[in-house]
Amino acid sequence: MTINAAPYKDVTPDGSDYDTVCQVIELLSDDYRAQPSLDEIAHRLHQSPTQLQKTFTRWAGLSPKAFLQAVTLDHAKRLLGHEGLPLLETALELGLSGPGRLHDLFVSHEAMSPGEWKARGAGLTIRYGYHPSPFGLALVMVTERGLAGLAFAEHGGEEACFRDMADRWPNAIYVEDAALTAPYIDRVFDPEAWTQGQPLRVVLIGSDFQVRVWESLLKIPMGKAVTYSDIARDIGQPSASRAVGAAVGRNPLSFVVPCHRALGKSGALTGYHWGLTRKRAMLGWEAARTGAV
DNA sequence: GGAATCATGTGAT
DNA sequence: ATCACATGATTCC
Repeated sequence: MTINAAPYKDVTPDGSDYDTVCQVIELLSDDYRAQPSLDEIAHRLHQSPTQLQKTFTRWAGLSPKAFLQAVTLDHAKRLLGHEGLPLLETALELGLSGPGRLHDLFVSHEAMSPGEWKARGAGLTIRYGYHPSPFGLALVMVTERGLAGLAFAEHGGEEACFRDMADRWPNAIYVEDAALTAPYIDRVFDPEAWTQGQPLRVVLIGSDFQVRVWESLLKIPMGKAVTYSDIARDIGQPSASRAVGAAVGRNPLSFVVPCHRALGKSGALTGYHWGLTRKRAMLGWEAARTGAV
């Protein structure tokens, strides 16, 4: 299990920027009532305020103050908007198996057939690799039909992360191939590359219901968010918001399928498979890139 | 404003 | 069958 440390824009080679961001978010969430000042946070992380300032600008593209603002409940509520759900109304342009302008990242997606889903990955070869990303070490999984999995590992948690993913398709054959997966990471986390050239090929491996939920998520634009019940309505099962939550939680393509843009009706970030801190970080990162701060 | 409680669909065991 | 959920609405304090 090797770790490919390919350099990446906005990320220090060892990913330490995200570590800092992570700790700040956690400090803030712990005692959000206390609203610790920037100086205080810097002190508690044994850094100088200027150092912290620098890290944020490099990682998020915005000042600590703006970043902290982007991570509050208030901001999350604003993302939801009050305009009903024109966000999700736009039908998929081409349905399954075709390219379409979904998400701000230009992706084309197809889904596994029900038979393939029941086979739990049998006959499938999945190549994988670990790469640094703006949200910590990422595990990338690729099949012949396209990108199939994107997950995040804690420090030293590569094995657990791999198990989490591999258990979803236990009958597949897994081959490590970081050279193959590296270009995917660059493409996915570089907004400059999103709309250029060929769409990113993605394959959704899940039950029919799960795939419908994930397709719905793909329609949420950058810098916006919807509630679990919005999604339920969108897929034609308005009373299934809880089932939607479960399906969102099983999304194998973190970030690409923007499950971090699903919030509770109150605007609360109800949960995230890879940790609530990461969900906050993603929303903050996106806020910086849409000017929605 | 909480805390408790209920209806609810899906997927795993 | 039964159970655990990344929900949401209602009903009590």
